[in-house]
Amino acid sequence: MKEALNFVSNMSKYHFNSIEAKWQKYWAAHQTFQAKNHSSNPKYYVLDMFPYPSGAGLHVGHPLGYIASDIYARYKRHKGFNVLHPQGYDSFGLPAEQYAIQTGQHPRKTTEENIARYREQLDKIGFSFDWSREVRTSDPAYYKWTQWIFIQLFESWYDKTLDKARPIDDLIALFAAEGNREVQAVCDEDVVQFSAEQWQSFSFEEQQKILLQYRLTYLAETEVNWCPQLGTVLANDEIVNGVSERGGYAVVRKKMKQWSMRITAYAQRLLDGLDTIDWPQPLKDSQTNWIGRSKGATVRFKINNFDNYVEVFTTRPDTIFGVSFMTLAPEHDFVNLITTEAQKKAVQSYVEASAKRSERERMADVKTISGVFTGAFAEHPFTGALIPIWIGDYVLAGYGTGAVMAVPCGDQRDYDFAKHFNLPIPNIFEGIDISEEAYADKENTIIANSEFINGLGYAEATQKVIEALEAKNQGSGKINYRLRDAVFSRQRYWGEPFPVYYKSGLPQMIDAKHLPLTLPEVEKYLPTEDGEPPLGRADVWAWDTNKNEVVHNKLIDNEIVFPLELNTMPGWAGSSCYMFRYMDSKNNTEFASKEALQYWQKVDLYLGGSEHATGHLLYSRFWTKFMFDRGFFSVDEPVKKLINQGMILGESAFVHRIEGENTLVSKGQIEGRPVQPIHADVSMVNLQNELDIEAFKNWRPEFKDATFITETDGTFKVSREVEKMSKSKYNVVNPDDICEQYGADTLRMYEMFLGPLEQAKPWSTAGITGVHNFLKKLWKLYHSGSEDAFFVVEESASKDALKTLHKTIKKVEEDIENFSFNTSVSTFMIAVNELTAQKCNQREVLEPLAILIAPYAPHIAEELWNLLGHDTSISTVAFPKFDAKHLVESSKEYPVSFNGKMRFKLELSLDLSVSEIETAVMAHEKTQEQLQGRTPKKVIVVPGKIINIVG
RNA sequence: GCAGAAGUGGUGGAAUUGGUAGACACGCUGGACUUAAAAUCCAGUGAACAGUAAUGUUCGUACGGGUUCAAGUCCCGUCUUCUGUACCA
Repeated sequence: MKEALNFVSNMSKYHFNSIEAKWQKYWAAHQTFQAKNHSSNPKYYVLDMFPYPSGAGLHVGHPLGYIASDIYARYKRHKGFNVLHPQGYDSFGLPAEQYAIQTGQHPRKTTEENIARYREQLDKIGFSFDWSREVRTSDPAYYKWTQWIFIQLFESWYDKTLDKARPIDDLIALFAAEGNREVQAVCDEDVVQFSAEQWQSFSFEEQQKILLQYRLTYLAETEVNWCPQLGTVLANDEIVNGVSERGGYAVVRKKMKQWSMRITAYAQRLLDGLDTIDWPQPLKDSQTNWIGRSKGATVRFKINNFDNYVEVFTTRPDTIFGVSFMTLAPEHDFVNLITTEAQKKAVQSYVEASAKRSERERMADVKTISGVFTGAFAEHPFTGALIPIWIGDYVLAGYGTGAVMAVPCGDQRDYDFAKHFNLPIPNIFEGIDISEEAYADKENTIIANSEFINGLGYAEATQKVIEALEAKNQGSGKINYRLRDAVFSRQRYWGEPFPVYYKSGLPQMIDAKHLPLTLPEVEKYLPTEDGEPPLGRADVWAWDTNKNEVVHNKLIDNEIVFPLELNTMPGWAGSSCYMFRYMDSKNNTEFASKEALQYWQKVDLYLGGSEHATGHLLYSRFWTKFMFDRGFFSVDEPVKKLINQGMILGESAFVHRIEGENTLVSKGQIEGRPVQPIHADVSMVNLQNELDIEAFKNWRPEFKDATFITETDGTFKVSREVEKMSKSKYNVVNPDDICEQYGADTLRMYEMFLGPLEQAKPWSTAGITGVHNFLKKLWKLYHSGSEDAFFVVEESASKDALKTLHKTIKKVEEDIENFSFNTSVSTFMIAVNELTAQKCNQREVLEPLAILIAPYAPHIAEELWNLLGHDTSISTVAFPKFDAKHLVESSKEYPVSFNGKMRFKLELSLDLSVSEIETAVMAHEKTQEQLQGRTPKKVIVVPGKIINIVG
């Protein structure tokens, strides 16, 4: 009998599980969130950085950004926008390949399984994604277009005069008409000059070789970051602290023939574009630093007794008379040439020693000063003085020219080097003491002991020196960038194949109409025995130019069959333009239709982590600018506004083991014993930090027979520490479990409630009941307490209820527009508490309230909307309109503080103009007293707070 | 070293553009309901002092100064933490 009663009373309880399943099914069946490429409504494009589907599945940290963007997308729909909110998968990548190497399973299979799992988890959270536009970078129908973009880059060059990329045919026409002397293009540094006649006389192969030096993607022998453990090269942004970002393996420098992207052509535009986009300042700063623009000059120093010149880059041409020696990087081309017989031995051993040092050692040890004199001298361009040429590993081969003119009085590194080797430190600064350290401030300097620039400041001196150098043909003003061309080849299997075959060793593009060039099947995913990439294992991997298809390797003797490229593209290839592909993702004849690109323009709001600052987000801007130049896109930036959501961290739990014993001791009983902390799975620890000992014993067999020293009350306490959420730290919390226990709406609101979106914060379930209780209270508000049934009446609402509603509308709208989702959760809580206290049950208030809450807690909102008698989704209903009159009508006394401690109350209504309020304030007896006859300059009225007097 | 962000109760965090600091939530304390527990509901909760009480007074936003009728908020200096970056000539 009792059970039956419970069942009845449960009927109207907030049954989140069935409600959520019901509406998720409804949205999928009705394709509620499918975006149309045509609409009379304004468009809005909200995008999340698409995930890499890892085998570990989603943890509660992943959805944070998705929830925020989903709230915004849903809000924008309520506001009448045609919203594009797609999702997809960045499904090429190293983990799937490494798993394949270990298990022999095809990466496609594991990737598909992982995607299925991700999808299942994402669906449970109730996102309003338009899945009809889903993309997967590893899908041939998608990477066909990644290959297509590659071909476009190959078929383009960068015209410095027009400052844009142009078709390579234009360049060929220019060469045929006038040779390359007048052509202003971004190209390799070692291009040879030729006339139109010479161009015509070159063989096809010679012409192709030259063109390769101009193409925006090109094949070159480059010094790359080779990671032997991973068997592949890495881009600069994939290396962290001298080791690989993934795995933390050593990285060495190695020369290899590699595809590169001429991103340096876009360095200046990538900098300038930052001013036009609404991105977080720290992110812009890191792109600015990464591009590393510095203004200065190149100076050519003649080498004494040689016909060669050493070229250096300096940001301080004004200090040229302070040069007392030069330093070359140990890898510099001239080292062997200029070293004298007497110094040969010392130089050779130094070069060898520094080549052996890994990048990491070199970085770890910045303090030690080392170097060797080459025995050679350079001539000062103005004084003709002989300057000793040294080599030293503080000079980097990869930056500038790999050589510096050392000015010890003006640069601390040069200063330290000079001190260490007892080299002269001439002072060229008026009235500056350089006996202790170099003087690097260029703003407040007057140059001395410097012939024709004596008495000048930095700017003038620099200009004069550059002019003088140009007159002597020994230098010129130059802007140098730290940004390097991006290496685009990876020796991996699980990536996009290049649409490239080789004819006489020269790369040829496969005609775009024959794409995609799909990945071949291989037996193993490791590099071949003779060091070729995994694709070298494929039997069927050559291109037949007659049949235009992939054929068997053995046919290669035939002159119409050519070997295909064995490298694959890096991870960022597929993610650089994916945001544009969503606009028309099923299009099989073009990347996306002109109409779709024109309609959606660019991403209005992009959410993702800040770790992509110098990778994905930079490459994406680069490719977008390129596509814009070539007329494929109508915008030259991919993303208007970007928000970096903070990471959700895990609260790891540690049990303590007494060193050398299989004894585990509770936190409070350690008492100075030597202990070792061991990660325990957080699922075995409760909110009081008490460990479930039995579960722990079963979890780790080695602790099955361990001794447990508990607290005096018999509990076993663990210690907690905040760390990144990761499987290996056993601190992962699965969103499925939260959905199961509290519901997706609770998860969504709680993740927002945790704190500001951009901030990193530890996950803790401690406060989740507060949010869950709120949803229960919300549910109750629409149900009568006594009969436990849906209960909303048509009578008009009280003034107080309307005031609560409109206060809430205003606040929530402001919060969403400012991305302060955490505070609007509080706003809802206040509203529901107030309406409950007011016993509000009128449709006039409860219907708009459901709409307000729908972006945050869509499932319960849909259910309430349905109970209110509507048979369509709440998702497109107009957002309630704020009406100030409801606040005005119930205006009361508001406190005013003035003149220190004095406080009094003043009755005001909101629709008064500033001057009316001024009058009211002046008329108020006490105010006049306090103002002492002065007129207030400004009286500010803000809803809720009301008054602000500036006297 | 450089650049950026931030320091507010026991905890997460509010505080609009300088105007009642600590919203909201967790936790805690007490109470109601219950045989009991859970759930739910109600009340209290920055600190100190005074008062039977309502209440009042003082202090209080990392630290030290400053501007202002008024400072968590603005300015100067110090300390701490976090994030990024690092021999970039």
